Amino acid sequence: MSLRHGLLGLLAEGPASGYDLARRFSEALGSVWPAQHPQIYSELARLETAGLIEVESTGPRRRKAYRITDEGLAEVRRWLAEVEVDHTFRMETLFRAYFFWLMDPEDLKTHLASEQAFFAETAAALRGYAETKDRGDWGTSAQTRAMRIALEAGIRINEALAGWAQWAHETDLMTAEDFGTAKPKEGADSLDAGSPDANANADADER
Amino acid sequence: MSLRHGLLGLLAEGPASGYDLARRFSEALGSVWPAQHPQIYSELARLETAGLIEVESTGPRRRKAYRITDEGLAEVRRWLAEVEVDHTFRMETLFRAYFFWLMDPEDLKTHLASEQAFFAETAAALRGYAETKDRGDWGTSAQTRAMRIALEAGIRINEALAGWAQWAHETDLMTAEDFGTAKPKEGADSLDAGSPDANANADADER
DNA sequence: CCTGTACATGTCATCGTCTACATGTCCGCG
DNA sequence: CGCGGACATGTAGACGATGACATGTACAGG
Repeated sequence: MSLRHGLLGLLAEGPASGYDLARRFSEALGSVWPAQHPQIYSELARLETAGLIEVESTGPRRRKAYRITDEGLAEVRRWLAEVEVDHTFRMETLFRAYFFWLMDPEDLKTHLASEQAFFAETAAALRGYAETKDRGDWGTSAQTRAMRIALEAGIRINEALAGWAQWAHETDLMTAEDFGTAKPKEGADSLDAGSPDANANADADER
Repeated sequence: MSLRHGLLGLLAEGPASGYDLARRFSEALGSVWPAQHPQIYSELARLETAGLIEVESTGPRRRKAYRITDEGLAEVRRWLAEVEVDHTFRMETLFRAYFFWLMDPEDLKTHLASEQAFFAETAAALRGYAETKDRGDWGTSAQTRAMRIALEAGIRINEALAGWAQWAHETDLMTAEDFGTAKPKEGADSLDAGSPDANANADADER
C-alpha cells in the first residue's frame, strides 16, 4: 500500500489539504505512482481514523488541512526502515517489447522512433529541472536534496530507455521478414512441447 | 488492460493452458507486469466469451489448452499498432527516494548498498540470459529475437538503477545532519493556513 | 497399493484503483 | 450583480488485483 505511505511522506513536509496532496502527488510522484483524487480523499479519511494524521485547520472553501501525527511520522519511518522494497514494477513500454515480433516492421520502426523521442525529451526535461535544483533555486533543505536524488533516478532511467530504443531501432534483430507475419503454431508442438503431458493432449480423455 | 493483450500475445506463439500461461507470465513478464493465476483464469474465460480465444484441446488433468482465434490475433495487433503507450510506470524503489530525507543516514546508506547490489545482480543475471540467446541456444525465431530486445531493456534499466544507487551512495547530498531528523513544519508557514486565502502557495518544490 | 508431490483449475472475499458524477464555494471580471 | 472558472471535497459503481481456500488428477517412489 504505497499510497498510504506516500501521503504520510508528503505530510511529513508540513500540513496540506487533500487538494494540495492530489496536486503534489501527481506532479512529484505521478510518474512513478499514479493516484487520483478520490483515492486520496478516502485514504486521508482512513489515515485520520487510524490516528496517523489529524485535521490541522479548516480554510476558505471547506478546505481541510491535515497534519501528520507523531504516530504517522513513526509509521512512515518504520515503513522506510523495515518494510522490504517490492522490486516488481509496471512498465507498458517494456511489456510491449515482448510482442514486437507481432508487429509490422515498418510500424515497429515508427514506434521505436517515437519511444526514443519520448524518453529523450523526458530525460532532457528532468535534467533541466535537476540543474535548477543544483543551482540552488529551490533551497538546500533535506527534502529538496532527496528530490534531487529521486530526479537523478528518473533521468537515468529515461536515458537508459532512450538508448535502448535507439539500439533496438538500429539492431538487425527485427528486420527479417518473419517479423509481423508470423502465425501461431498449431497443435501439439506448442508452448508446452517437452513437458511430460504435452503430447498426451488431443482427445486424451476418451479412454 | 494489459493482462488481456499479454495473454493474447503469449497465445499468439501457440496454444497453451491457463497453467502454462500463468507460469510463462510470471517468468517472462512477471518483472514488468505481475499477474496471479486467478486473474489469468478469469481473464481467459472472458477472452473465450469474447471469441478472441477458443479451447484447442483438453488434456490429462482437466487441462484445457487455448488457441488464439483470428479475431484475437487481429485484436493484439491492433493494440500494438494503434493504442498509445501509457508511459506512467510504478516502481517502489524510485517512489521511496522522494522520502529519503526522512531516513536515518546510516539506514539510508545500508538501503542504497542493498539496492545497488540487487540491481547489479539482476542486470548480471539478465545479461547472462541474453548471452545464451545471442549464442543461439534458443533458436532464432522472431519471438526469441523480440524477447532479446525486451531483455536488453531490462538489462539497461537495471544497470541504470545500479549506477544510480552507487551515485546516491557516494553523493554528499544526503550526508548532512538534517537527514532523518527533520520535523514537519507547523501551522502558518506550511502549505496553507486557515486564513481566507493565505493561499499564495509557499510550496517549496513545485512546478 | 498407498502416499506425497507437482499438475491444473477454479471460487471467494477483500481491497486497491479508476471513471464519472455530484456538490458547493470563492473570486475576478464584465 | 451575474457568471464563469478555479478551488475543494466528496460519493457510486465498476473493474482490476491479491491472498486464501477448495478440488481434483496423474504419476513416481517406497
